[in-house]
Amino acid sequence: MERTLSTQLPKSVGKQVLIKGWLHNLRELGKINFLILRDRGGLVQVVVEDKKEIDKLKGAQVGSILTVTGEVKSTQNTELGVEITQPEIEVVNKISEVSPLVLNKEDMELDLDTLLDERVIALRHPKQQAIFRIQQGVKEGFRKAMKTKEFTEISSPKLLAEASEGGTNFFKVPYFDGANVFLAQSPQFYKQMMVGVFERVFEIGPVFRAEKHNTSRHMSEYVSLDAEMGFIDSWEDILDLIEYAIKEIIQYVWDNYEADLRLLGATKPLIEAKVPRLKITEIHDIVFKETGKDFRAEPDLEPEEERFICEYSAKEWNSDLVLATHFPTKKRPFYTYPSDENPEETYSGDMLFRGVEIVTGGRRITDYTQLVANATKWGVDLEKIRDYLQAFKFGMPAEGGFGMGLERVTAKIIGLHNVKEASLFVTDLKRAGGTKLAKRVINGGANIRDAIVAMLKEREIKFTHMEHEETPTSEDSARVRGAALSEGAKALILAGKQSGTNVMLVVPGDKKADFKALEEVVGEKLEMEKPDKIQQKFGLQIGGVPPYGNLFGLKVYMDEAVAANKVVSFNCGLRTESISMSGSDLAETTEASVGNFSA
RNA sequence: GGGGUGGUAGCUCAAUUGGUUAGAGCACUCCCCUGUCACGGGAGAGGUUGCGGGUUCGAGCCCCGUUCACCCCGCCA
Repeated sequence: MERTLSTQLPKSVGKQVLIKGWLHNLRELGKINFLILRDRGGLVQVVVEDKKEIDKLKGAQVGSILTVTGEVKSTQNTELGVEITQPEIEVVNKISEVSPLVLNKEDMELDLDTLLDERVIALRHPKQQAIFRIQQGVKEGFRKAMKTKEFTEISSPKLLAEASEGGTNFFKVPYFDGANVFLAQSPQFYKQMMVGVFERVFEIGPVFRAEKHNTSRHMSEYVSLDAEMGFIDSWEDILDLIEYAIKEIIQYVWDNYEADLRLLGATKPLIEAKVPRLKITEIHDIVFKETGKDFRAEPDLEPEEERFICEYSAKEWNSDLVLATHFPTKKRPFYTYPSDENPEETYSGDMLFRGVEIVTGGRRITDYTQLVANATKWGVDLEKIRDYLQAFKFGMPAEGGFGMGLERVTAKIIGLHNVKEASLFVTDLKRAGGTKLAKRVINGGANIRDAIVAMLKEREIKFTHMEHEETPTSEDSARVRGAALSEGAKALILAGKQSGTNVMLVVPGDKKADFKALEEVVGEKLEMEKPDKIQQKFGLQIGGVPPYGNLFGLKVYMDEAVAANKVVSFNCGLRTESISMSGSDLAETTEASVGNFSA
């Protein structure tokens, strides 16, 4: 018999059917029992009266895979309007282990951390599924809106040779030896370039942001709904487009995902024919007038103001949407079009929805000369954005566009408290691809020494380990080891001046570190990390720092002279103990990038 | 990076002023139950109170350290 999906059962009343799915719940009343089976369409009730059949389910926990054949009977008792009777049950995959989460109650009531730790299981709960069907609807609605306006869908690259716009930080991909490759933090440049090809383009794709924010509305990876449009008459065409897109999305979701919205208790957003549009300065004024809180000196909106103006708008203008416009020039990237009336302001707008920014957009500078001048003023290396500039050099119409955060829109439509609930598998400061990041940072000199010795033994690498008097400097070490200064390996912990990221540089004892050479590789200015920070972060004292930064989370760069040495010696975490081994083994086991880093 | 709150059973939470055997609901096991739908009733199992120190006759509770989480801020979509 062919499988029938739960949703198709109302069409098969009176017939024998075969259904397949997961055991979702079992309510045993004695002589009559109700088995709830879950398939991709939803839940089906199976009425089990035969004791032989119910006994087959002994020891089968929620999640067991079942096939059931039986007769479809119409009933008032289920939402579906039908149920299966006279069943014959087969347990295809019996699951004996009890689910860590309770999936068959109305709500799970979990801590966010538990929800994300047990994500794979949690997603089986009907309400969790509903979130992601609605999210599908957001994407469908966006795509439909863009198609209606004759936009072409593109897929821009996510591994980029250079940073696409300043501001936010990029994830660097170390794979490409020496070359700077980053994960895309936005399709910005690509969608603009494609305006020179298709006039109107949009994209639904992931973006990556290496920002150290830890809030309920940020993630390191999220899905961006992007659009860019050429031949605009005015920058307000962009605001109109943003408004059109979000309204279409909301309408589409409410037209097609009503059951899911109802399950989650989502309330339809208040939407007026025209979304209120307010300049940043006007919002500051309203906030000041209404609350007495004075943010008028602030160039940007405070999250508190975003929340307030949305509440105010809902009350006063019956709109959950507010467009905040005219962000200050200095807060926006170099390609943002400055206002003709006031060059301190830009033709840009953010869509605020229920207290959170969900869209940023605006008009772009399209005049080649002006764009080059602005990029220069912002300190952007023109060579690195050559392709981008070519698109303007050879003809770009007046254009603009926007980016919208998928998870934020989903969360706000439903009323979720945290965007992470609207992401299948979260990547943020604490997890990657949903998996919690284990902090395997080894702390303290003795622990680090133990880790080094254990690792060398495990890999059967030849080394000698000696104890000696305390040697805070390379000279002291060379003297007690009775070896040349050049044999010593100095391990320095450096910090990026912008990012604060620590890296390790290993140079010979008789040479000086060449910061400039390393700065070129890592792409930012470096300084020596402060001794108290080193103590605090790694539990190490200056002079005791071993070259094994990889064991405590640091990328290691090694001067070629160290790697070439037949024998290198270093203090292995403590000032009173040294290890000697070959330079090539050291380079290999520290997973170091070797180069000319000494002078 | 800064501020706040918290960590007790698989999950969500109690536990009076520091007091003797750390409780409840859900989940789990067994028994009863013919229309449940968050089924109901009965019985049971389940704990190194995040970790390490300290104060005390006595610590889930007080102190110090540490770690993890959540919320808010900075930044942003």
